[in-house]
Amino acid sequence: MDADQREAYVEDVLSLVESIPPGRVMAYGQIAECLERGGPRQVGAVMATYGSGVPWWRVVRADGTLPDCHQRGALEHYRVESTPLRGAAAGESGSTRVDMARAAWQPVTGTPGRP
DNA sequence: CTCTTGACGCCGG
DNA sequence: TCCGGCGCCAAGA
Repeated sequence: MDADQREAYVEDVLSLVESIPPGRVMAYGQIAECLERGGPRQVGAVMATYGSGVPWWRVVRADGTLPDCHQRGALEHYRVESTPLRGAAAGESGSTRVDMARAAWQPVTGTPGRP
């Protein structure tokens, strides 16, 4: 990958992350799939480097679990944005995680699941 | 040019 | 439901 391509990829990733509305989240693999470029790890690498300027807490793992580094700050944002949670934070049993079934967001498609 | 590493994902126990 | 291992893609040393 040339520097220009990486830069473009980074721009696309950041743009997509910023397009995620409050209360919704997107998985790394989903972002990669939507961009049809690289893979989950590449998205993670981009976020680790340039994620400081975007709502990084709206980006979670496919399972809805939060990356080890983000659990602290993300929870605060989720509480403010009313993001659907599962686990201790939601009064359920288990570790705190995002309810992907309800919080998953897809651009264009809109909101697939969400009664 | 090769080896290691990483904000990941999926399958099996 | 929780834990561990293997696979993927690309960048950095």
